[in-house]
Amino acid sequence: MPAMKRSQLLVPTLKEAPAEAQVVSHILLLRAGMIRKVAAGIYNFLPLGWRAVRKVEQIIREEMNRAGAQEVHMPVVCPAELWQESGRWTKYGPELLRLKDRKDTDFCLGPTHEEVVVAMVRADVRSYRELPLNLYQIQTKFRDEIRPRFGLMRGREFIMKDAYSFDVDQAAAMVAYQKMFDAYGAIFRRCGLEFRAVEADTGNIGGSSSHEFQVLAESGEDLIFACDACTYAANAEKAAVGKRGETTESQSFGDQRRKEKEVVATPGKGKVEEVAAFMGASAREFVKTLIVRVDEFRERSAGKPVAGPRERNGEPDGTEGATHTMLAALCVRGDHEANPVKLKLLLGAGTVELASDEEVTRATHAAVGFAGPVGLDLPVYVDHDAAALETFISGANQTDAHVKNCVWGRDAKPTQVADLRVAAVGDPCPRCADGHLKTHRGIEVGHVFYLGDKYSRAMNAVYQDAGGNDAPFVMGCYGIGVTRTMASAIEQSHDKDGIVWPMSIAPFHVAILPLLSPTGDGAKTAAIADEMERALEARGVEVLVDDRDERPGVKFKDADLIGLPLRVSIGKKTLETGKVEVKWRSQKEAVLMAPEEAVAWIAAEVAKAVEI
RNA sequence: CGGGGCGUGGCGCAGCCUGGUAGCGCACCUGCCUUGGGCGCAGGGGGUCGUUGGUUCAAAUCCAAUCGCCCCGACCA
Repeated sequence: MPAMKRSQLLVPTLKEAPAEAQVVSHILLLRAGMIRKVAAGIYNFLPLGWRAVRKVEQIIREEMNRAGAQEVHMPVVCPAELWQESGRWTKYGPELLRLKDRKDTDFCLGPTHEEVVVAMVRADVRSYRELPLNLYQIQTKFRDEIRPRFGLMRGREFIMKDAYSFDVDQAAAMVAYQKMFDAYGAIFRRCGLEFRAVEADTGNIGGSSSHEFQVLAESGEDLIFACDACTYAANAEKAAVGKRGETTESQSFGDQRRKEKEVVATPGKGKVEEVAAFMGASAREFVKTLIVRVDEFRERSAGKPVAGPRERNGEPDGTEGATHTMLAALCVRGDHEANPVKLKLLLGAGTVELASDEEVTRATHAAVGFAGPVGLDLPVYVDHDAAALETFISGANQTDAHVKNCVWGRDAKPTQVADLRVAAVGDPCPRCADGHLKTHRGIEVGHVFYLGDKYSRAMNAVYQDAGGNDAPFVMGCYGIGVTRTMASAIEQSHDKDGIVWPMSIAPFHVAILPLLSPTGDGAKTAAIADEMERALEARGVEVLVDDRDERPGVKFKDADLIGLPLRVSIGKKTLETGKVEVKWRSQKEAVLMAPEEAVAWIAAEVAKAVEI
């Protein structure tokens, strides 16, 4: 797109933010005239906003193509038939917007396209010779979110890049996965974003088969843990805790470990802090016990992927066999927080949740708050740090009583010791020797996921292998929230005056502000602006000239709001010396240059920033 | 879906409690003025007060229903 005159472009900037907007990206997109709301979670993209979207899309396209993926386009409106085949027509919740055509046939608006792509490949791919295959599209998705919010961050209608890989076996699929993983890194780097690839909850498929790409931003909805020494990063649910060198936790107890356990009356004190204060002990001398209900518990079938988190979307889970429910105790040290998800993964269960008060009372024969591993008739799963205590205090399984001087092995037997707590800042890294975990807030902009044969099996999508046998495709799926990526760039890069776009996805590269009104001396500034516009455009730089008859203050404020990376001001000051003023949006100071010099410099800077 | 809040010119808000002919700032239009950080002066246009029903001589205001939007919780790119 050629250079543009601001007077001809629809950029309705706002001095004040509409009350509906809460987060920075939403406020600034609205104020900068880039988007407007049409309905809850549904937006118009105005010219400036749309240009930024197209920039992100183009980067994605280039990197996907470079990684060997092929662009296709699938329908927004998808037949229920396919969804019935995969089983998701009934399993997917109200998030799936369903509709009927005039003949009363069921359709849905595609929230994702596994079904459609599997049907497409199933229809025309027969042989292992045609694999591997990776198909992607950049397309509008619709998910009828319970609560759309934060503008583009969580809309109902949004633009997404989704890719699907088809391979002959898991090893080949992992190659595809790695290619996508690398491509995603390249994409977000090119978008100028600070991000982390974090391990996500994958069920029991394996450590490397699901990663979220999180843009680091204070306002992020997700909490992630990352090592300060190596590249390890994981979301809060998944973050593993490394082994500690030695245990010094209960040194203060000295020879008390020989003492017999002793029941202490703790009337009405059910919380660890309360009991600790009451007994004059510290929370870290306690073992906190949660009674949990483990549903869909099943013995793991060897080597077979068990249902991952995607099952929550009603995806086929690829497993069969009976499941059952049981109660169990989950023990962590008093100052730690239990992580039921880790127990879920450890046991390969469908869900692990807190037991009801009645269940707790039935299992412990005591009021809620007095559970403990001593004398408890349930499987006891103990976190490493809790198990490392030489002696500990815990609930006595009697109302209003705790028991102290407990020793593992003597007084209570762990069924299994494992990493079962939520990571905390400063915990040792599970991956490297000297790293420690730090927390960050993140915005999930991408997700790569190994799917296996869940869909191909459910929908009977098979190829013929070298031996002439049918086998289901082994798949992976890879998503990027395009519009969310754009919003996250703003969350990550803005100041009190407005957006600070990374060069690569900015709607234009440079703003030229002729500051004098078009009459009188203004004719000169306008002429210089036009001349620079032509010269820059010839060098592939995208220029927006603010040719409006406005006061300088208005142009400056608007330019800051819109946030183009470079700004050229031409006014009385600069006219006297025959120079123009060039300034980075991200910096305070400006530099004076002759117009031709400025053109060359800008063209070089833009080229440098865009071509990575 | 549960809890909280809000619907008054394009945007931000006041008025509502205590009914009595709808107001402010910004934006917009015209003229003059001004021209390096949302300038000044003067004039002007625009709102069936979310919708429906009720109470009343009279409803933005009181009552009921309904729709929409925002915030907090369980889901996701």
